[in-house]
Amino acid sequence: METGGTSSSGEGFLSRMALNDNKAGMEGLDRDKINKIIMKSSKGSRFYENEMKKEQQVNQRIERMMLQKSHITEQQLSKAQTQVEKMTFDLDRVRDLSRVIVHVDMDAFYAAVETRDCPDLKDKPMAVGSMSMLTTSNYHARKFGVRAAMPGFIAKKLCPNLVIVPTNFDKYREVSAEIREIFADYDPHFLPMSLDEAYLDISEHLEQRRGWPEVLPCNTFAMGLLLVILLGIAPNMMLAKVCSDKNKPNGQYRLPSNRQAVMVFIQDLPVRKVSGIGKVTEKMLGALGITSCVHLGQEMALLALLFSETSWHHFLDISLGLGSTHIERDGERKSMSTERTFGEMSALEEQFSLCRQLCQDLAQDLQKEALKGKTVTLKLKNVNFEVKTRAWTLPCAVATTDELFAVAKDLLKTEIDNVSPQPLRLRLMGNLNLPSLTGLNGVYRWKKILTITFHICCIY
DNA sequence: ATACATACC
DNA sequence: TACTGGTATGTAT
Repeated sequence: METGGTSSSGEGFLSRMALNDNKAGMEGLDRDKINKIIMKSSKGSRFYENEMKKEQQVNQRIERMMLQKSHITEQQLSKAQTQVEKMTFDLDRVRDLSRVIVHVDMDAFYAAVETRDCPDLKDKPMAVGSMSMLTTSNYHARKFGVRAAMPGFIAKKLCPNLVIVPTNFDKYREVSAEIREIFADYDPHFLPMSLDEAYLDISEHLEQRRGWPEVLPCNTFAMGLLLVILLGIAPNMMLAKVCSDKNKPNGQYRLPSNRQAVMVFIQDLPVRKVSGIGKVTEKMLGALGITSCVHLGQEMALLALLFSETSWHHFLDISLGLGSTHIERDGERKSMSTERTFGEMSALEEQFSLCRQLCQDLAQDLQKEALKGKTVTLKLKNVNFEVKTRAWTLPCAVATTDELFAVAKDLLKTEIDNVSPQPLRLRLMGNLNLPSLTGLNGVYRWKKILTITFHICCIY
């Protein structure tokens, strides 16, 4: 069932372009056939060329790492080993198995909501998004290799009958608010990660019902049409997240709160399944022969010598099945940004006017939360998909359109001057402001629109 | 602090 | 024809 990612061997195509079948609903697909279509649609494009460049950079990074590895002595390794063992011992000693953390994930959320509103879609391959980009796909579509973060025009080649529905964020927000009310019944301090995902700590909830059969929201929420909720239940957030993905497309999975069960669960878990390990880290670890979490534990001394402290500590936690045991809503936000993609833009007036518009949009967003920021970052992406960021930090925090534009236009001007007399051939501009100062969290107030009923069932 | 990369949804 | 947008954080300088 596991592929451990997309780079099973040295095929002649880019691992970063190939189908990412890491997510559920993509098992047993004809990956070769799908990848051929993806490659055919992409090859030669500017996007593809840029991806190729990025992949070369990753390869170089791996080469540097392997060179570094070749210089490691037995002595260094055994010293690191001692350090790792001590740390492992300490971590294990304070392991907290007392909490019951739930990761909730609404399966193919946007697609499910759209299907509720248009039941005809139920039996058709469909995706939400546009010809440029898809955000979700239903299970029929996944069978063709169609998935989130894939451009619609490629998805159409994989599945000519694919129905693409435009996104309706307001609608998803409404449904999300409904679901969140239920989450709050189980944990008033639940942590929303996005419209369709959240972490809950149900330890208290269970404690209050001691002696009762253990109950949790089951996987089926009836809302005009079925909305499937996936639950992962485990002693910490990292494991809960992995668990919620375990029984897709319909189910819940509970990992018991004992060390033995956790360690068995971790053994064969591909590193890519862990949140925070993406395709680059997967590839780097793969170069060291590490594909599953056991390997991670076995090679920890080596990892301690090759990676930064934060990285290998993270790896160590993963290899021991450790994760955060108390969920906390994020404090104040750390940044706010806005960016836009468009057809090639080379005219100066247009570029400056867009820059001003972005500053205005950002100023508006900042105002909504009564925030100001000190660092203004200009982000540019040219028609070859190359990204540049240029930042300037001010002595005082700013928030208005004019204040932002005063900085952003200089940053933009500098970049234009740098390439002149050639024009900047842009496809994206963005404007990022890193706030400090005043933070006010908005209060959610949503009307109840749907009736939600849900099953109660035992989780054992 | 700045630039760029990675990751998540 | 067509490959997102918002936020956080890691890596490197």
